[in-house]
Amino acid sequence: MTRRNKKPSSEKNISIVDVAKTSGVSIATVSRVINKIGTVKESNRIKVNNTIKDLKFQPSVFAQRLATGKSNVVALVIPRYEGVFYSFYALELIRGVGTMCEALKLDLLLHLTDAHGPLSMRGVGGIIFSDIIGNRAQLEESLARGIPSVVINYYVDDLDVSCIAIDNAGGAESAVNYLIGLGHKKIAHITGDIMTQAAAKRLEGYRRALEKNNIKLRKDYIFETDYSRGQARSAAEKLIKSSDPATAVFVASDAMALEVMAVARELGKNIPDDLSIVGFDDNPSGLYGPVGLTTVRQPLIRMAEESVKELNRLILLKKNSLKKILLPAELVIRESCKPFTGG
Amino acid sequence: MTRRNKKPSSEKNISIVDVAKTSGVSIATVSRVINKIGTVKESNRIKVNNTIKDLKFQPSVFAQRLATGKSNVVALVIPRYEGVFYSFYALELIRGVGTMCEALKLDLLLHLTDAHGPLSMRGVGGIIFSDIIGNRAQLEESLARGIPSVVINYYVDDLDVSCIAIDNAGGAESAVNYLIGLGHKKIAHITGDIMTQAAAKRLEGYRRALEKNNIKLRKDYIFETDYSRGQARSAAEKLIKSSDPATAVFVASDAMALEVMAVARELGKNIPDDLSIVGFDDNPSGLYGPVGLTTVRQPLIRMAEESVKELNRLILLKKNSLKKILLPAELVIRESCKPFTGG
DNA sequence: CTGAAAGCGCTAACAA
DNA sequence: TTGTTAGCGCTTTCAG
Repeated sequence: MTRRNKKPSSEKNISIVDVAKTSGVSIATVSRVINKIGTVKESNRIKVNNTIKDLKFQPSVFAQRLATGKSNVVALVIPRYEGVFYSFYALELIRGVGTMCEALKLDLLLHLTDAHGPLSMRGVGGIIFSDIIGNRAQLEESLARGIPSVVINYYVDDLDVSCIAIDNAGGAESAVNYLIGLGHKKIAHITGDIMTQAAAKRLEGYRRALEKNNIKLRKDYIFETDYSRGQARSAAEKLIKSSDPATAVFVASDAMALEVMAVARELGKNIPDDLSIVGFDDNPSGLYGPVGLTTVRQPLIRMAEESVKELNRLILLKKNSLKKILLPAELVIRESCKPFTGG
Repeated sequence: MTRRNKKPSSEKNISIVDVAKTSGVSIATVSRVINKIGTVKESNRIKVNNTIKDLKFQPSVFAQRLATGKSNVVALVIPRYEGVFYSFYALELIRGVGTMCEALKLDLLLHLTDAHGPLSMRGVGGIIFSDIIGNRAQLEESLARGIPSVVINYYVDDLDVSCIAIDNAGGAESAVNYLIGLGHKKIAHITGDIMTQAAAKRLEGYRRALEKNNIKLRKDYIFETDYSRGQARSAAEKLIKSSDPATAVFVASDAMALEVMAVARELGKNIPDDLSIVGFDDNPSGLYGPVGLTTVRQPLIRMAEESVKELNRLILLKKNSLKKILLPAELVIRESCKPFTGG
């Protein structure tokens, strides 16, 4: 029955009680002021706000969350895979999500996962999954637990979950169509990591464009990579040194496309005269260099921001208003392609 | 005096009480099991662990933190400035910190800040500040609040705070010394964003090396940039087109160094015959391309990981054992430099 | 080795 | 408008 020893008052953290006492009101009133609940007399509000400032009081988030049962922590789950993580895409994503979280006063928890083991989602108000690679189980668990979740950059057909992705297939198709419109028939494709939906869909779009235009798909024109510059380089070398080289190539990322350009130049080829190149991303890097890179622009930042907004909505509304959004990707024409004039 | 309505038991969250009941022990015992406190009878431990699994019980972090007063949340503060954020460095940092946090079971809170307004540090157990640019006030506040903090990539002389940084000046100096050793006298420097300590120190190292070797500093050989490829490009153009061009250049980042290489090639120059180049970072991108980039390797991942460990130590020990660490940066010689043989 | 119970700091009924 | 008070779910004495 004995009381726990009270801490020496010297290092006691100031709590709502202290604020209440020195303001001469009840803790309830202080709480109301903190939560900006209107029903507080002006004079009291001011008084409380002042002592809050004086005492440098900051309410304990943990107590708040315990009491309300609400958490405003948003987790962002990103696969740790090198090819995926070290990309323009990942940075844009982090930046977009991070910025929107700051704006909405949400705390951003970052989870770099290798998809092994269950994700710790204790105390998390909502989760943004980016790029479901092998961690579908984690997604399903989060759903089963009833944690508001949204998937980004991966269109989920078969699960009741909000997702927001880019129309990768459509973007790829328009890129290849553009090349075809320019008269190219020998069009190669350097893919990204086919484990990612984005890369798979871009390949699909490439295929579709060829098919619709009755151009036969050539297996030797498709080069699979993991999005890395190294693999882009070897693909480019094969492509260019081929005995029957393609006259145009659609590359699954700008970073790789730039590498292809570099290789071409090293091998004495001229861009776009000898080889037309289209990338994907609209990475600002593509603007530099002597030849602006024609590419497919994907609204990454917008996607990231929308995902936070959507998640926030899910958290607040607590209802099952799932949305599946596909954002369009748009061809940006610069100087890296030329009409095919050859025989 | 009336009781608050209890939630309908249907959607009640399982708590430690439920586990205690179905296990037939007290909540104290359950708590002991959760916290791996040895004094629990084996049979009870097993029983509890089983019901935890059965019920899929996960203790509420908020309740835990409220009760213990401890938080295992670590915040990483990164400036939102474009040049800094979109860099090899930032990604490595996030990855290193993120990985170590996962390993130490710390929650990583990401703060992308523009240094305006006070940082929300409510409920945070410790803070890692990366690159103090304009947000010194935030650092000082965190220190004043007694929140364990460590600064990364910025050596703080004048504050009682742990920091861990790279010996940028030393790295730069050895890079330039190498160039001098190769016989170069006309050595240019393309700086990074001089607002960052790293860039300033690299410039300092460049200066020091020249001085020590009695080479006069030429202002027209120093090109200031914001780390962007765009500015690297224009610097490179000026550099190469100069009427009295340098024969070697030390560039403050690999990304920019690669851009310089590209420009040189476009302008018909040969690397390393016409221009020797040293970068900084040891960015894997430097390995591709026909000429491997000689560069200064900085142990970014290690720095990031160490910072988390140090912070964790500060949090646990709660004592003022601050450390200031300067990690060495090491020259990595590849093919982008050549002895100067000219007149 | 175990259980009872006092907090941790806050929110939200409810009563006034 | 305001104050009182019962929890939120857990940790941690203290007394068995």
